[in-house]
Amino acid sequence: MNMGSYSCCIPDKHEFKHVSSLSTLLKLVGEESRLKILCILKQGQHCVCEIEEHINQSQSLISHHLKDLKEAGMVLDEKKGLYNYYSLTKKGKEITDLLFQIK
Amino acid sequence: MNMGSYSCCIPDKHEFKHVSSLSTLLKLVGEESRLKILCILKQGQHCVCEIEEHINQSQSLISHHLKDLKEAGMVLDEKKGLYNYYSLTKKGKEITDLLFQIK
DNA sequence: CAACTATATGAACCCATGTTCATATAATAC
DNA sequence: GTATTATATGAACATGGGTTCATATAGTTG
Repeated sequence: MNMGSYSCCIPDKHEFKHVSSLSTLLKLVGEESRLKILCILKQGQHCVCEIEEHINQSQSLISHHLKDLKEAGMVLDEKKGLYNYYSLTKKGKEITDLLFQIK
Repeated sequence: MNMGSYSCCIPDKHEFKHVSSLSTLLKLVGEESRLKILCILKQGQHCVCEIEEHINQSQSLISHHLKDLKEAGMVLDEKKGLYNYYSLTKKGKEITDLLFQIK
């Protein structure tokens, strides 16, 4: 196929780098269990067992997901005695605010 | 564990229904090949072989992804002779505009 | 100290889905 | 008609990652 130049209006390869990291982020937040966790943390700080009750899934699973979200800089934790309280970071808030605008 | 009522500030189960459909959408657009396609279509209408050249993947794969995006109402197609031109729908534009705000 | 609770984590399992392959369809050119 | 090009699609494959299981760690209570 040869229909002349249109590369002027198509992203260059280097712009796809942003696409790659955006894809990584969207895969993280797109998973349903993690999205539910974000939805809960949007309401404020909560410990693991509170989240566990409300999305009705195992403690282990939630800990795994929280770890992933933490490593991505979306949430942070604060240990108080036995409990570990998680909340959204600034980045986490910005992104979830954007996502939940989608209708 | 019993630390009293906090359900007032946690989403009810029915609110997770939105989470479910949002998750479906984010999984769709979060996949890197599809995200690249959306990135290209943001620039305007393009046929399959144009997209194929620019993201350097097989025709078959791109057709599959375009079908998925079409079924989700993100893109529409217009056949002209041999070529099939795809573009973003209104919904597709709104969503990609939001997504590419994420930094 | 032992018993219990909350949380973390590595390994294994299993399934969804992205990708490839082969082929079909449809439009064009000759 | 045949040949070629652009696109679509079903089936098979293969890999990633969500989930579970078992266990470890750490704090609390008595």
